[in-house]
Amino acid sequence: MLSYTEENYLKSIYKILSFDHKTASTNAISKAIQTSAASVTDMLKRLAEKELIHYEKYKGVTLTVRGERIATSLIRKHRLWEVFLVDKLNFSWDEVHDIAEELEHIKSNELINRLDNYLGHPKFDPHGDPIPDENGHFTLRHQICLVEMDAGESGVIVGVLEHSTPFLQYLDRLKLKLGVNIKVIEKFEYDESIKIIIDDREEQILTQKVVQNLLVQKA
Amino acid sequence: MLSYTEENYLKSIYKILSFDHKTASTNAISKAIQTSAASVTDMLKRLAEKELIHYEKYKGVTLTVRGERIATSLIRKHRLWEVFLVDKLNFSWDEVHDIAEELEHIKSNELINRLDNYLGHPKFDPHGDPIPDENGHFTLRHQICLVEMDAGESGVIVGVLEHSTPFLQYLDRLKLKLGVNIKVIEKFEYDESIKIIIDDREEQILTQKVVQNLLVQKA
DNA sequence: TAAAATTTTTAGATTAGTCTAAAAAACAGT
DNA sequence: ACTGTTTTTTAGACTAATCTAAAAATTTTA
Repeated sequence: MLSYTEENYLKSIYKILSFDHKTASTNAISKAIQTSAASVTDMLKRLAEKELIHYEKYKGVTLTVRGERIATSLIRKHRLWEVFLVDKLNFSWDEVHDIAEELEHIKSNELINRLDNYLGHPKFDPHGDPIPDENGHFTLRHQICLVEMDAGESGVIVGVLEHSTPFLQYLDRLKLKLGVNIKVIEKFEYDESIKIIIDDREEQILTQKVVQNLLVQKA
Repeated sequence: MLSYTEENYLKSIYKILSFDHKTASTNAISKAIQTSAASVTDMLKRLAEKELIHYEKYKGVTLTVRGERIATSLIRKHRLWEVFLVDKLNFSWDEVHDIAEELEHIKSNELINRLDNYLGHPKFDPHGDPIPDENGHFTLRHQICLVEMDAGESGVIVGVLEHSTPFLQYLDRLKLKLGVNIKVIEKFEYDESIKIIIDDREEQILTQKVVQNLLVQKA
C-alpha cells in the first residue's frame, strides 16, 4: 500500500518520462512537485527500495513495470473523475483539475471500474487527453499540433497541450472547444499568428501561443 | 486546513457525543479510532489548541461550534457519497462504507453541493441515516426501534442501528430492506424474538439481535 | 582539460502522528 | 475514608516526509 505522497512522485516521474526525457532527474522532479531536491533524493531511495523505480546515484530514474502500472492507474483515475465532474456535475473544463487530483487517490478498483462503466467507457477526458484502460493502454489518435497545419487545411480540435485555467478560459472566450471544426485560412509569418474559420461560420485570428497549444485531427 | 487524521478525530468525537454521552472520554475515542490512549491525549491537545474541542485534563472533551461544523460537514459528505455509490454506481448498501470513508475527505464545497444537487437533495443515506444540510441540520423523523413495537402494530423499516457488512447482508437474506412494510404478529418473551409479516405476504421470525437493530416508522 | 557552474547527495534537524511503559489522577467498593 | 482498579497523562522513542546548509559528483565552458 502506497502513501499519497509516494503516488504523487510516481505520477510525476511518469509525466516527465513521457514528455521527452530518457530519465527523470532529481531536479526535474523537485520542480514538478515543488519540494527540495534533498527531499526528492530521500524519496527516490525509498521508491527504489520498494522496486517502483530504477535508481542509480546521480543518474536520474526510470519506472519499473510495477511503478508504471501504478502511475497509469493514477492517470486513469484522474481522467475518469474529470469526465465525471464535467459530464455529470456540470463543472467546466478549467475547474476540475485540482478536485481530480484528490479523487485520484481513492483506493478501490471496484469503484473506478464502476465509474468507468457509468460514464460509458470514455476514451478521452474533458481536455482531450487519452484515458488508459485497466491494463494501462492508451487509445492512440492521429493528431497534430495546429502549428503544423498549412493554409487551406481543415480539421477538428481534439486536445490541448496546456491545461492552465487561464488558457482554458481564454479558449472558451474564443469559442474554441473540443469538437469544433476549424479551417486554416491564412498563416502570417510575421508574428506566427494564423487566421482560421470556426465551424464554417466565424473567422478568428489566433496568436502563436494559442496555435502552439492546440491539437487537431486533420479532416 | 485540517489533516485527514484531525478530521477523523472530530468525526469520532461527534459520534460518541451524539450517541448518549455528555463528554467523549479519551478511552472511548481511542477505542473508536483504534489508537492508543496516549496518542489520543496528544491529539486532543492539538485539537484544543486549534479551538476545535473543549478539553480539560481528565474530564473528557466536547466539540466547539467550529469543531461541530466540521464534523457534520464530514458526515454530510460521507452520506452523500454513499447515496452516489448506491444510486448511481449500483453498489449494495453493505459495500459503501469504506469507500465513503475516503471520499468524505475530499475538500471542495462546490463539489459536494453539486453532488447533492445531482442526487436530488436526498435527506437520508442508503442505511436510512439522515444527511445534514449545508448548515449541519438533520431532518428529523418519527422512528422507533422495532423492540418497542407491540403485537398487532405495523410500520415501515426506515433505518438500522448496526452498519456492519454481515448484519446488512443478513438483512438482505431476510428480504428486509428500507421501505418494506412489516407487521408484528407475535412477541416471544422466552428469547425476545418476534414474528412479523413482510409486505403482507411473508412471515418471518426475527431474533432479538435483529429486532434491536431495526428502526421503524409506525403506520 | 582545468576551472566554473550546476546538479545531486549527505548530514542534521523538524513536524505530525504514532507507540510502550510508567506515573498520576479519578473512581469504586467495602 | 482507605485501598484497589481503571482511566488518563507524561516521558521518551520511532517513522514518514519535509527542510537548510554543506559536501560531492557531474556537466559546461573557456
